[in-house]
Amino acid sequence: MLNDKKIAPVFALVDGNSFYASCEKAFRPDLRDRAVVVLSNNDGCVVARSAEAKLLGIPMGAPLFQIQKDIRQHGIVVFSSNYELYADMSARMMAAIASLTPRIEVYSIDECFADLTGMADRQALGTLIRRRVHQWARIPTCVGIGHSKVQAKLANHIAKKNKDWNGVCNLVDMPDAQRDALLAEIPAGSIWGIGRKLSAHLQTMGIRTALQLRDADKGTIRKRFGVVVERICRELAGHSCLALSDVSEPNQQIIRSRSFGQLVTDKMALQAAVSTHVCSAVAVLREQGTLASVINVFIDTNRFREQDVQYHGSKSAALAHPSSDTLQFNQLAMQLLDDIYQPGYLYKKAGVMLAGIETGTRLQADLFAQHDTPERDKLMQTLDALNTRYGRGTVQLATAMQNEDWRMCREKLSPCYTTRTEDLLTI
DNA sequence: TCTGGGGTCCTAGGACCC
DNA sequence: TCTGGGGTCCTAGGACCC
Repeated sequence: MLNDKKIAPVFALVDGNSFYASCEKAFRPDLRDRAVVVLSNNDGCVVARSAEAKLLGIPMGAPLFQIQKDIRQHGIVVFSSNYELYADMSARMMAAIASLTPRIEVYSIDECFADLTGMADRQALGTLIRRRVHQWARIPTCVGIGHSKVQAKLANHIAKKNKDWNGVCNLVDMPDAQRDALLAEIPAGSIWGIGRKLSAHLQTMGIRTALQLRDADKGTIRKRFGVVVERICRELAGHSCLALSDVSEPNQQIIRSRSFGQLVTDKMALQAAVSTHVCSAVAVLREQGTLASVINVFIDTNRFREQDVQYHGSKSAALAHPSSDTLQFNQLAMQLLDDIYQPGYLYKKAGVMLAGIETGTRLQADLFAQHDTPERDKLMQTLDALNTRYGRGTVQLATAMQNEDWRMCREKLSPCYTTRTEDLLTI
């Protein structure tokens, strides 16, 4: 039953503009008006572009080698991705937003939903959030405000597209006619949750804009697209279906994988890569207080090299008992790698996936669990403590260190200004 | 020469159970 | 000849997100 007394929920979506590029600019005032791009791991593709770089027409996802000419011609400044820096900047940004709102849900590294339900003067609050994030983290943001998450996302999109909004678009305190006019301008494919496939499908039904989707017949939408799209329709109309969740649930799967800096044939290099990924994935298990029972190991050739014979090896196995012990998982992973490794291929990527994840820090007492002894637990705790205190990778497995051929190349890496004393900015 | 990484949710279909 | 009706769990695959 709809309760008239109940206050309608209000969400804000705060999103960092060109987040990675803005993080790089934050410590380089000399780059303020320069075009900056940030590359994916291995300096492969463009994953972030400053406003200036967007204006130059650098597309998202472009491989570096395809835009070398533009880089030289326009003097675009290029950075390798520095996730250590971005993660820390993200934490600062979220802290600033949390200091002004009762509850936030961190949705990704560069955006969060905030609960504005019942708060007065939302427009001014949006402006205040932008100002504080800039003050604390030097990150420019846009704020979208709506009665649902989808509306807040959409408002954010509008604020980003048009400077006239001064970074804050508030769909809640706005005349219906104005809101409808805005929705009529937005292509359905720009709505959160409507991707390429769905937007093509919607188009065949004559639904091209956010307004048309909002007003589409719910029954028809439900029948043809399922509950997901029906929910988006309702959210567009301002009926909140997706709640704010400010407690983070543990992951259901943990994946660690990397492309190699060069092609690899040597099994030792694959072992080193897989071992490194096992360490990092299992450390996440312990960090979030969970155990896993299943591990998958996979290795891939380079699918872009059509002249090479392609191979994808993948195999899973389960431990007898759920665990968060690095050594156990590593042993099993090495066996799986033995099974899938085929000599003669040119490998480009390796990874591991943990699944069957459940809550519980310590194992239940089990007569047959030989490995998860209190001593082994202590060892893992010590490992985590050392790596936290002295930096990731301070203590590694020997299998992870036997070969370096697979390491990423990150030629344009910036300093970790905020997390390493040796990288502190000097003026 | 050179092309990222890590997630979530939903659905359909099969196995199995009572 | 005639052969129910639910339910759960698991998995693979699709679609989407940043």
